[in-house]
Amino acid sequence: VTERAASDRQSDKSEGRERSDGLLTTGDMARLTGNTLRTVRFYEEAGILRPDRRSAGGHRLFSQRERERLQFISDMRTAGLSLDEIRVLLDVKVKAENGEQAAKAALAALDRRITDLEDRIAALSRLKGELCGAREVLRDCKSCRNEVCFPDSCDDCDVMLGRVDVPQSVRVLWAVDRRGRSE
Amino acid sequence: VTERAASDRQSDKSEGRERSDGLLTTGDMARLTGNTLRTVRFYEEAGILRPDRRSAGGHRLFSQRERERLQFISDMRTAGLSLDEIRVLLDVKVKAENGEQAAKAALAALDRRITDLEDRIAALSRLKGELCGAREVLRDCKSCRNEVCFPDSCDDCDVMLGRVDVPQSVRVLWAVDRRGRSE
DNA sequence: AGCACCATCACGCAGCGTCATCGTAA
DNA sequence: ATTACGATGACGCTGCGTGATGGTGC
Repeated sequence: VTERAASDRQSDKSEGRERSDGLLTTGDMARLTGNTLRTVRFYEEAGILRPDRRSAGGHRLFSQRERERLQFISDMRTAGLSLDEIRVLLDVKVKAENGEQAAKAALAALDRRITDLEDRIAALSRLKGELCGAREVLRDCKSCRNEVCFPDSCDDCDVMLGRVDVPQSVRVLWAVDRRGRSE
Repeated sequence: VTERAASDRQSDKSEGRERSDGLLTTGDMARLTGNTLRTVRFYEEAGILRPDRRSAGGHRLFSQRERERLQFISDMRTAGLSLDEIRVLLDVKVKAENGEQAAKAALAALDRRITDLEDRIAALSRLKGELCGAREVLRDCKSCRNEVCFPDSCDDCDVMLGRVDVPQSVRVLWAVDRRGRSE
């Protein structure tokens, strides 16, 4: 009976011995790229990863090249691409007739991804700004001594009223709670 | 019979007339925050949004405050938070005993979110760097005239060999395709 | 009475997480 | 023979998309 079932998680527990033939097991792939076994297998099923061969007992064996491919996939995932979009990128060279075509297509795809990234970075930066603003305001709240008015009268507190620009996030976080009645 | 079923998408088609009582319909909420009807309803079902009341016919009616709340939720979603994490943020003030506690808890939560955002921004920036590097290399490939060696010998091309640091992404995108044999 | 709007099921999908059970590797 | 590791289902989850069908608002 399996008591606690290992849970497939792959932490970076230093160096496990290397194979003589230079091939990588599913676990190696997972560890080296920060994924789980499940993810590696899922990517194979999805058709964007493929083991070089299988061992006699059916264990997957990957080439180093496939490891780089997995790393690329992971990077693109964290960049927010779907597996479909990644597939397109990976197929650019295969589907192109000649070198110029391939390079053109790849450049176009890359450009789209880059401006896309820029947009997302900008969005996140704006958000960070908002949250930092919120932090500023709440710092003053921490030293607020008007204990009497706490939950319900914060809106009328001098800490808020003194501000010219109370960020939306503070307005929401610090809103008076009129919910939960009438139930 | 419904021919093309409107598909729930809510585009910003300028100003729809405002209600006399200042309340907002589900559609208003969606339009004003860039979400879909489905999303608004889903958020209510998830318990993080709540209509002020319902109309006689069962239509949801939201307050302006609830609109700000939805905006906050959307922002946090684009920041990458799960609905659960957002719920925690929104409950900080409600669950706190007094003002100092609430402010402390909110500040801690905000700090976590901010460093989190910084990490993600950094990760995306690194990725952008990689992709820009890849673009550089492929720009040279576009003007490569060694048509003869195209798909299989790019690795040995002078464009690649001349580089000191070929980005990983290029290595992957431009890898020779040894897959698709032996099937 | 008409037309845009809204509500409520209900099913589907990506991208995995999470057991459970059993076979392999060395 | 032990111990860690891998394979293969199968079901679950989040955060919605996408109809279908029928009621509402004005």
